[in-house]
Amino acid sequence: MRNNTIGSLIWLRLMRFTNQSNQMSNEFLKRFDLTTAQFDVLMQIRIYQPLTQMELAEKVTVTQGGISRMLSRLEKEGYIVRKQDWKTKTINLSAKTEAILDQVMPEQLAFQSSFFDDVLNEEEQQILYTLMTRVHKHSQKKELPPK
Amino acid sequence: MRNNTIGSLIWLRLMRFTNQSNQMSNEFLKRFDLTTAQFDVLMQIRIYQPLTQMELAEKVTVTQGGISRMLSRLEKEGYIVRKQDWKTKTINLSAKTEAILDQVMPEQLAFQSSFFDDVLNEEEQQILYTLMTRVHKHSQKKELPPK
DNA sequence: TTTTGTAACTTGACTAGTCAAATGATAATG
DNA sequence: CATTATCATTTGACTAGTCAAGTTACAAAA
Repeated sequence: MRNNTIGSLIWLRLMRFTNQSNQMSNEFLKRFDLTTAQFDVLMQIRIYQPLTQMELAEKVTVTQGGISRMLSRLEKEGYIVRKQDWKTKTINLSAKTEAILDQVMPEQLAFQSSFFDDVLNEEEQQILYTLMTRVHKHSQKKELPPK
Repeated sequence: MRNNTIGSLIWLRLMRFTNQSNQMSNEFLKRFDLTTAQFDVLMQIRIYQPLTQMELAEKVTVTQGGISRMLSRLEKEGYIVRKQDWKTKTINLSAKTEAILDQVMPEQLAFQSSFFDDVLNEEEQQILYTLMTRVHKHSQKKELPPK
């Protein structure tokens, strides 16, 4: 009954870990009045602005609908500015958000890193990164099995 | 501006990968009329039944409120049975669900494994599992930094 | 036996997301 | 110029989750 493959064990570990660390990250970011999801999209906008909703959706792997809802929350709170530009909407950070991110980013990156720094040395982190990169890249070109 | 640590790069990879593979898993499970989240809790119930809602919440790392909502959906669909038993509610799978899981489980485990089998050999998977186990276990006893 | 506690579960208001149908903005054609 | 097409975004109905306040089920003390 317990015919778990090594792959399925890895899968479960990854799911539980990301779930858990996501919750902890939310708690950490509470002091800046941000959620992990919001921080994620704000960072992507900062790096790639100006960009369209489609491009952004792609970067954070959510659907069109998902990004639309997220952005209207962020706009309502004044974090971002959207303007109709030809058929598409162009997204930019508001000035206040640039300032907020300058402060939050180093803290959040340090927080994320601490999950690994505390238990893995430099070399082990490099190995983990390499393995996960291969797995992730492969998953992106994976096809659903038929039937 | 791109002062990404190796840890923050790993973090992002893990988030994107789990997010993506979760979506693919949802699509895969559609043929059985299940979601990934539902499959996860049904599997935990199968392994540990009978159990209480608190115990289950702990196993799948969601809150009391979250498990309550999930279970009432599952109960409405006839996948599980809850009965009041002293102060707590005891959860069991319905007979039909045991049968469904017998069929779904091997397929889903194979699907999960395929993410890793396709690109990592046995030894690499073992390494990945070991590293992630250390990272995960550590995160469970981690404290939020003060301030 | 009414009051008082307490542990387990539920619920209201919310974020975050999905899918698929509807709407908006612009272009191209009859 | 009105009609049709096309692509981007929005929206309705839903799953899945959070937090914190509210119930429920039982126990023990007054």
